[in-house]
Amino acid sequence: MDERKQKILQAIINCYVSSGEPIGSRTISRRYNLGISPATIRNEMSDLEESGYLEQPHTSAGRIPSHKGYRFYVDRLMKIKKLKDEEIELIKSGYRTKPTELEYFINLTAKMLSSLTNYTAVALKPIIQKSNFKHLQLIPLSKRQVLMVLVTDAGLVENKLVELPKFVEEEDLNRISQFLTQKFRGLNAEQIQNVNIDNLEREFLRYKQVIKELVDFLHKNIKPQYAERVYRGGTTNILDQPEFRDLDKVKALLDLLEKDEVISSVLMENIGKGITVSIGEENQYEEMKDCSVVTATYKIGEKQIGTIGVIGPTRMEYSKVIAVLDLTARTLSEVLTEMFT
Amino acid sequence: MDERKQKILQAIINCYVSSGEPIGSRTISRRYNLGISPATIRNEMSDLEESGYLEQPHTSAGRIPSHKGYRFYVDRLMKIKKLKDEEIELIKSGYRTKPTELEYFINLTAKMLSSLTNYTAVALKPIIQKSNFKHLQLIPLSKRQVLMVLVTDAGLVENKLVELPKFVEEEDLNRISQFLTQKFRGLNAEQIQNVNIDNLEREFLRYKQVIKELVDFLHKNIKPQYAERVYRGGTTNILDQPEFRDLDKVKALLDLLEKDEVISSVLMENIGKGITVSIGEENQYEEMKDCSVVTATYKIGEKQIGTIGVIGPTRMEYSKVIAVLDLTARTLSEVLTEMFT
DNA sequence: TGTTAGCACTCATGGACGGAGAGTGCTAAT
DNA sequence: ATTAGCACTCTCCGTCCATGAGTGCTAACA
Repeated sequence: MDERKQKILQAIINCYVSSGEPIGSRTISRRYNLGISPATIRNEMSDLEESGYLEQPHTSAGRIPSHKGYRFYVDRLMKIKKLKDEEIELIKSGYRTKPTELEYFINLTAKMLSSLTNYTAVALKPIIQKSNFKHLQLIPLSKRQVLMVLVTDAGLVENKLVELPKFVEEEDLNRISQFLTQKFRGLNAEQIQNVNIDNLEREFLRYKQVIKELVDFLHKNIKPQYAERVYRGGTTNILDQPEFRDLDKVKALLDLLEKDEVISSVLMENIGKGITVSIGEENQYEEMKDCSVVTATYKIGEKQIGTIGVIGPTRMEYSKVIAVLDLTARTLSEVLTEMFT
Repeated sequence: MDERKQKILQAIINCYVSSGEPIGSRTISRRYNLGISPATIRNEMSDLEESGYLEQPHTSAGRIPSHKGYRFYVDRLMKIKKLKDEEIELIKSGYRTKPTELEYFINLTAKMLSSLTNYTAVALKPIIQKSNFKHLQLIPLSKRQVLMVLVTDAGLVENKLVELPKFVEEEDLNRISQFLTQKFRGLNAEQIQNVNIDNLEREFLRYKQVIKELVDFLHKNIKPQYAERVYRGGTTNILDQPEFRDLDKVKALLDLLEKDEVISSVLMENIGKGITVSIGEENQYEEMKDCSVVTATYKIGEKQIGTIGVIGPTRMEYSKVIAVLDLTARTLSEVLTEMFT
């Protein structure tokens, strides 16, 4: 593709992204000073359509970018947008409060992303499987029910209800908690699978059954699983997009986005990959074939531990979204790292 | 209002709830065997409109119930629907799994309610302020950051990050945890405010600062506050309602429902009141003036500790929604009570 | 006096029609 | 290779009209 075609493609994408209407040759020649007439542009556009970068909704309409066109744009043409000072300040200042809960920041991130981009934003909380075991505490609830509180070095907390095979005194629960904490400290999800507790010290022998149950429980419940808590922002922003005027289409999409497993799997897929962009049909879900998803990974220390993302129409302001996501992920990483190390 | 008028009002509401179209006199006379002609019904309908129970969208259309009409129906005419065996079984069987987290059940409740009613459902997790302090555990995260895990007798867990005025050894954190657990055990949110720790035993004297900080923190953070975690189901069901065909209207509503504070306050308002019904303008939010909200409270033991609800158009199947909510709240109460006592 | 049949009137709905406008592709001239 | 000119296409939008559901009123009826 020669340079002139690229310029025209870029012009069309720029116009289309902001207007949402098919773009005609005259519009381009008027709005961009390319030094060529509408007729020439028409010929070039015809070529671009031929090679699949543009599409025509109907004969006498202008052209719109195809998925292939967007892909080319994202990979080759796009310059990452410089954010405005206000926008940068908005992100930074959002993270300046000292929260009492990790979730607060993740939730905040989703809200900020959506309000900065006007698209739907999603965020995953740090993934427990990617961090190391730090502390375990058993707390009695009823006769045989205990609450198992797990803490990892990234400050993640997980609460699980466990039913014990027999009643255990609170004092002994504490001792067992300390014992298990020692046993598991510093291990990651994989290493936990290999812990066994065959030779117990004397004092724990009478709780062999209970401890076995607890270790089994840990083995079962710390496996990688796609059901992380999902936080959302601006779910309804999609309703502002003219291409989603169709109620049935929008309903199908919103239904999909409501499912935690779906968001979770879309984001998990891209963890640790830096910034990713999936355009239209590249997404695995049929209902999202008119959407693009941009994701970024955040870290605690050196661990890539969570993912955030923006979901919008394929006609998305890619350069801005990428800039916002990049800065947000970096800032979030800094803040969390500061907090937990 | 005489009996015949009531019968006609009931008939109109029945028809309108299922069709969503204004109801004419002929429809009523055809579909219900009231032994009177359309003309008579017309006169009665005219009276009902006069007294504010019915409305007419335009001159040559049928009538639809007004908010006052629905209110009369809910208070006086409605018979609570008997649920089908399958529906009862569905609710019961949903709660038969043993979850490892309390949240699982609350989330499940929202999903079940929405799929049984085809409206939007919301659920609040048990409110920490309504239950009694049971256990406190401090877990070190970084030099001065500690994680405070709070557990109440209803099995609720809350995790808070606290910054300590100075570094404390893990062993001492444990001792402080035990100390505070003893101090606060059994107290409710209000009583916690009155705890003071002026005369410390000798061994804790050197942590006076730290303990003071922690107690202060508890005082500040266990206050009643409207920011409970909200769980949702079927958010998009509202899009199936013909009266919400209007994108702007639906967007305003969905935006409102996306806000946790809003749902939280709507539900908290009705905690402990059994089944409540708010119709149209009775709701405090402008955007919800075409919606009705039905809520129910669930308990753990004897404590009314959380609320669930269904949000739909004013043209709602009140009798079914109330039946479903009632059974769901009762079943959820049983299950949670069983679990935590 | 309450009920009903008959009838003229009202109003939303939806399809047909047609002009305006935007954009294209082709051809011929530059 | 580029461009001006032009005929052609197709959507969009407003207007018009027929249809039909439903009403209110009047007069007759039990």
